Amino acid sequence: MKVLDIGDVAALSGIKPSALRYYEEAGLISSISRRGLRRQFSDEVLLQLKLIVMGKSAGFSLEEIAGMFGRNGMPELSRDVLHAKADEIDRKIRELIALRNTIRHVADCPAPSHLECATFRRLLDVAGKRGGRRRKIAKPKRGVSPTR
Amino acid sequence: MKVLDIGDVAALSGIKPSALRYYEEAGLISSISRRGLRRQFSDEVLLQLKLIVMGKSAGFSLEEIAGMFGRNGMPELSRDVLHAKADEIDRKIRELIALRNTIRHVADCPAPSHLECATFRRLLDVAGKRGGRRRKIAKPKRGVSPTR
DNA sequence: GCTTGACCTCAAGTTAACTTGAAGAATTAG
DNA sequence: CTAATTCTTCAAGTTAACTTGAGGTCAAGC
Repeated sequence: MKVLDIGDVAALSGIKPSALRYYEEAGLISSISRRGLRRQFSDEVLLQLKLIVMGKSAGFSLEEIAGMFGRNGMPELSRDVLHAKADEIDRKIRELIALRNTIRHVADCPAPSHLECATFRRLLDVAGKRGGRRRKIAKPKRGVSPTR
Repeated sequence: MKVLDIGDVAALSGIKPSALRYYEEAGLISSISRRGLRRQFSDEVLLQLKLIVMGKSAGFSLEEIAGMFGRNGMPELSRDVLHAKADEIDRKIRELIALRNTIRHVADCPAPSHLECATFRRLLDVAGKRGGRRRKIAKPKRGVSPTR
């Protein structure tokens, strides 16, 4: 378990020191100690940062990300909450797939007005199951109804 | 092709009038005309808004979204650019899958420190193909050598 | 021992994406 | 016709996620 200065972490992760301090302040990562004033990070932080970067790119806020993985690496959250988060990500994945399909369709379909193209509309509908109706008797997810 | 007041669009899309005006200002949507001062929207805008919402939830900025679909519905972009966008989304999907798998793993793995768990590390590596490099013989080029 | 450079804190500035509020215009309801 | 709604513009405010800058600390190299 190597010990890293903030500059090392920045170099290895591609994230600026100012952002790293901000993440620490926000409770997403933590330095293991100080040498003088300087934060000392464990190299484990690099894995955590990878997760953070992924989450951000996926459109999650820092607060949401902090909710998935606690400050010290992994969560104090219950199995249920984590699986709910995973379900939320699954929903996002389905949306992204629809978006990608739509874009590919638009790229290749020669029709003049896509908004009237049947294929196009169907593509959009795929992701349109926002209301939670899952057209199967899904396992009754009790309790946590995340996001709104 | 129905004509809608901004309030109707807001009610049907769940997006506030202020945000709709902002989107118009940003070139993401456009009203078809005015009646007096009031914007008149075609109901096609609802489809466009669906795409916008999807894109946002996927972590794209309004500018990026505007780059995918032009103001009037669909793009003035070339096939190539659109497929490049689709590829970008594919990358995001792969990241999200890795993130979801990681979270599910964390939820179920009883190990004390996930950061040292082999399964965990492997999960993270799956999404590690950032550079657009297509899985050739991984040359150990300088730069971000993740995990140590 | 002194300077250098990487770090520190704290306050203020920045950008995106909106929202809110004031003040006014036009449509609709009675 | 009057009043109430629903819209309009424009300016300013808000939040998240950082960055920047000023002024200070501290261990290391010369």
